[in-house]
Amino acid sequence: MSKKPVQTIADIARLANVSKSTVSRALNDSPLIGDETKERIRAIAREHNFRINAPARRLSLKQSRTIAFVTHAYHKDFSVADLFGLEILGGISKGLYTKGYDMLVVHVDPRDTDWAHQYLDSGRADGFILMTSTRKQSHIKTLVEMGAPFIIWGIPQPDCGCCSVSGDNFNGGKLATEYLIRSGRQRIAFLGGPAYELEVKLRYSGYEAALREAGKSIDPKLLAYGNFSDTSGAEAMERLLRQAPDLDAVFVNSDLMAISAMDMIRENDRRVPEDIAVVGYDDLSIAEHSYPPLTTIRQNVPLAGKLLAQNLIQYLETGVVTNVTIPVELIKRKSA
Amino acid sequence: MSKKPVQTIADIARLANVSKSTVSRALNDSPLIGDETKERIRAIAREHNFRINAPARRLSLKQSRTIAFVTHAYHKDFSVADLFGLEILGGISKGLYTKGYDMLVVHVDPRDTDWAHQYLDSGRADGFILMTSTRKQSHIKTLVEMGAPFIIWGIPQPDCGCCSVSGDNFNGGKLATEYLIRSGRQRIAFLGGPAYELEVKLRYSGYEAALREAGKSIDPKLLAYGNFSDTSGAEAMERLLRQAPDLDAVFVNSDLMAISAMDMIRENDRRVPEDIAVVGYDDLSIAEHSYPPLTTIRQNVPLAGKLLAQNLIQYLETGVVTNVTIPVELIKRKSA
DNA sequence: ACATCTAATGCAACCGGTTGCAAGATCAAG
DNA sequence: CTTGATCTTGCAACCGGTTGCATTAGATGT
Repeated sequence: MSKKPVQTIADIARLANVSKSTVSRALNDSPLIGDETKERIRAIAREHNFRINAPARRLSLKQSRTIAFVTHAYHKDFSVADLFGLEILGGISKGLYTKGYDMLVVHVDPRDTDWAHQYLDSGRADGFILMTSTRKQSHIKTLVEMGAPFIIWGIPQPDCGCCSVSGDNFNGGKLATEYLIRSGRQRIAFLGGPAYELEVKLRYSGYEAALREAGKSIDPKLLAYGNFSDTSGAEAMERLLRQAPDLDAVFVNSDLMAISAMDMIRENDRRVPEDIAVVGYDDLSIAEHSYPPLTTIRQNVPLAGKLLAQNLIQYLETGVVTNVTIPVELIKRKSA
Repeated sequence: MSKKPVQTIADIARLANVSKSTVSRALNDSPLIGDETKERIRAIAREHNFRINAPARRLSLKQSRTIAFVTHAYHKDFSVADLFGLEILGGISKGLYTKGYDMLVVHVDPRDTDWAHQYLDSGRADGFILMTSTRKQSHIKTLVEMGAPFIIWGIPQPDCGCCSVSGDNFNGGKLATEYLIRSGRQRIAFLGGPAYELEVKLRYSGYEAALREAGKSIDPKLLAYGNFSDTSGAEAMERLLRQAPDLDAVFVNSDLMAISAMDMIRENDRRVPEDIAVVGYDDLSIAEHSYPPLTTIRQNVPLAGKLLAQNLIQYLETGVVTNVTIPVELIKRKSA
């Protein structure tokens, strides 16, 4: 009922008959402070539910304990293409929260070259998390050059010396293909993202490995590439259907492309999965709502988010560079 | 090539042969400073691309110029149910950015009663943006009581005295229904969200008005309600199909429920749109990827986000409470 | 020429924390 | 009973901005 004049550590110091420094140390669990004093101070703080002033703390510590999640959707708005990035936000935010970090989300103009300074120099963020769509090679180069702390989702250039978390693309490709083989499919096509991307290459290797292990050969007619967009998925599917009319299954590199591919398959009067089985990639939330519900490769998105957060913080605090790969699993639904 | 010892306004002051205060004022465009001095100082700052220190500024100003986007997905992860909230993020972030505000995204435990103090008292955020899923009545009450500045997406309680931005639910319902009537449908069902929600009531009013204007009467057999989840959409659709086997169209209160409803319709051996036309609501990015692509009511999401941002800031700075309604449009695709 | 006013600038305190260093207290050893 | 080591605590400076008030200089009025 009374006012709460207990907003600063000085207030608490007064109440506890000690100095500001002692309070600060007690709250930060410094070994310099005696145990009973420490507990007494903490009790008082708790009682008046004192919240430390973040800006002040950040000012003296010279770190913001905030990391920025970077997206490029500054001109276009968020679209389904960013869905994966959006879905990972949950895990990231949770991971940061448990480490006591705040999460900023920032939209940067892809042509802007020094957005990073904007946040770093002003002390608004300590580091960045970049998703695939943001990960233009030039950007990464700039960031490394300026010594900005960041972590990426996906496979980094071999020598880039930066942190990363990525899915197990090889096994993803292998799992999908093996499943199709096991379910009796004979002519399995590969519908990839851009052929030059490492992720895509690895998924292809998995596809190839599964086929080889099953004693099957690779038919170039069964290969097509898109750019992860829905329309490119439909186009690539159309090409496949022309090149190899006898195909009876297709492993598609993203859910979005897979859904468009299924539409295209139907337009060509083939049924999914009876005539052609389809396996997607990512297990976006739309996958279970597609028609038919999509069998797909799930990346453990919550885990990915958590690791992105944790490993970036680890890097900030200790300088340790980590590159981790997270496991992948096959989610069976109706499309294959 | 040389070091940049120009990180603080003191550095600039030295370079310009003036005092800190002058620099501060010049950068803030204070009328106290002479024009040439002001320009000279700014030139120097620009030249050394000086970035003001945010924590320091926030400390002395006692405001963070940061707003928190609140979500409840702290335990569960983001799911398709939050899609709308995610899609609106883009607009919000853009709106905040142009006003010079940062956007924090925070996940709060729905049972936590004083998460707001956590951010307000510590100076980490100046206000909050709440989406539908977060807008439990009890929460809002707590927030008003503690005098926390916030804005909600959706329709507020009449007397709540808080800012809001919402879609034009009445016209949404009317537009959808009118379109179905115009395209010759005779028995148009209404599949709503929870009947007690204001949004749902308004959409129903729109549905009713369109019907009445067309000289048609309301048949209670054509009404069913769900809770916005996909399964509830399927269930409600099943009920409708039983109650009114002759229905030939349905206006569904959300895209997610609409997609499940379409599945249910097919399971009952009816075709969409030939036998039953379906109109959804929201125009989530998944709507155009559904089968068949969903005809739906689009809320102007980017605009909504922008207004959420702007109006909250306006409230923070001037105390003006705004409640705005944004227009809505019908997006024609294949399902109706 | 002198008092007065105004516009431009500087001084110094303050925002709320952290931390190096000095100082007081306690205690065992010499 | 000193002396030095060990623990606790306080003082005061500092982090990098903002702002009330004093100060200075130039312009205006009589």
